[in-house]
Amino acid sequence: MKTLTVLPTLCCGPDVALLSESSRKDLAGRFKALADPTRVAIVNRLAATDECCVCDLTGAFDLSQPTISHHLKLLREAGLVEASRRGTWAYYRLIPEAVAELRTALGA
Amino acid sequence: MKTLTVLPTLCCGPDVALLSESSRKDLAGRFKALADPTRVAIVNRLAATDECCVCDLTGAFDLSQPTISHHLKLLREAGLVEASRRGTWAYYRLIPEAVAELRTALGA
DNA sequence: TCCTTTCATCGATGGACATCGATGTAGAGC
DNA sequence: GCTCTACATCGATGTCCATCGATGAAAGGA
Repeated sequence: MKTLTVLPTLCCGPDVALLSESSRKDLAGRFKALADPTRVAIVNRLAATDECCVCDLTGAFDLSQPTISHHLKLLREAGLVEASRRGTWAYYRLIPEAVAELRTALGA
Repeated sequence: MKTLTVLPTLCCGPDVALLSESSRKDLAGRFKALADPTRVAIVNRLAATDECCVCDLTGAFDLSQPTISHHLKLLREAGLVEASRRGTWAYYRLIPEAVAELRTALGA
């Protein structure tokens, strides 16, 4: 959905530049994708299991299936996660580069 | 407000553990503090100028003074920023350790 | 073909949030 | 004392969001 452009450094370095308005919106949007305990847990789980289907997540989080699907959509739109359908199942993976960019934005 | 406990690693390493519910809430709360373009810009500005008073921020962001004060309060409660009053002015500084913890939570 | 399973989408609802004007508070100066 | 300035807080408002039940779409099996 969104292209994974390289984000400028945010803070903590000696060479911090002021962000443009689009960069601020972009960064805030990505952080917003992680601003929910359920989505943090999903990302955490995907990082631990490398790949899993939606039914595993719905079983793990004590939330309804539409709610999990909603959170996965937000993570997809933020570019943090990607899905691949194989048959009836949808498998989700974490996109490590996107997380690394977010980490870079938090300082070198 | 919140103590800056060391957060476990979130992702991208080979040794990722599943987060507890409190850790997920804590992490999501900190990310929520950065889930707004204005707050990202404030953190960015504080990282660049090391310290500045509220009047500088109200002048820079085309928002009302109560709104800026509101965002600063949220950043304070998230432990990302701290304030010190000297006379009539309130000076805000970034807390680099808090940002570093967030970066650590995003991977090693 | 029909049924079941998996997942996404829709519509509604309750709660959270960003923003503002108005007001309160506290220091500095007259 | 009074006034001005710098911030914080309050109350209201409009919008966004997390959650759910109901429904739709697509694949597999009998």
